[in-house]
Amino acid sequence: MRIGDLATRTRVSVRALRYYEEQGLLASTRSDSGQRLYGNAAVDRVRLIQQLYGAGLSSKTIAELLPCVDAQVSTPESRQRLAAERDRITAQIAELTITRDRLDDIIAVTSGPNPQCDYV
Amino acid sequence: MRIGDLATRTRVSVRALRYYEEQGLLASTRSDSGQRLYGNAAVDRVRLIQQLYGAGLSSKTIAELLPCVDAQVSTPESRQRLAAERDRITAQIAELTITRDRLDDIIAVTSGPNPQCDYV
DNA sequence: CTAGAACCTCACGTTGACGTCAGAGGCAAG
DNA sequence: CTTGCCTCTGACGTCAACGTGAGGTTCTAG
Repeated sequence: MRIGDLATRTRVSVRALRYYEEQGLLASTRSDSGQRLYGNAAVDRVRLIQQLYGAGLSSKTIAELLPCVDAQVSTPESRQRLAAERDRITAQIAELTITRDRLDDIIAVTSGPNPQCDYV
Repeated sequence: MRIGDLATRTRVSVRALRYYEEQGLLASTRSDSGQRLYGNAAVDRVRLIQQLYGAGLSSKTIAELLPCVDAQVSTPESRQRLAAERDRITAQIAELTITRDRLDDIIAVTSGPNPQCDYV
């Protein structure tokens, strides 16, 4: 498929896809005229990339980790990187949970003691 | 206390504190010579700001929500905003959990089938 | 009283993940 | 064969949350 199709399927902009290639995250073959061509696997690949971006990883970090996924092998270093990122995400989840609870508190407090609830 | 003290206590840079003031997130009184002065409450305030930044809120959003915290009151609109942000954070936690699990899978797969575990 | 830290206000620089525009070529339909 | 959409490669623009430096004032320790 061509880049526009991949963009549609993944809901990621054409520009972003070219950017991913530029960063070494997403490979493509080229047609005779130079247009990018992708296989079906590219859809999942893009989704994985998006997911990792969403978790706060940088292009550089993702570029370092994707080869492990492709080769299904990790060196001790990359395994450590992977584990470090996982731990970072775990910590991030914990922080977010605290923040959400605090937001809940704020909502509760600012909603004021509701008279309809004070029926004692 | 002065801005340097607040920076030390919160581990936030002096520049960032001035930026928060610029964005209307953090108030200060001024000494005769124009230096910023803060009360002890500023420490918690800065921590709350940091926490909200960490959860992905923008200065603008935080600026809209902090008055609710101060006044302990929320309008229907701001209550909706607060709830929307909370839900966004909840969704973010869910996404991060998925990503972390996926990372765990990757770690497991790339670590290869460990012979010591295949003792059946 | 003086050195040196801490503070002030501009105001430009940085970084990442793209957006956007320009100018030019490619491809399917009628 | 031309109309119109898709794609290409640069290359500059954007936005947020600060970093950083200039040039000048203020506070504090000795």
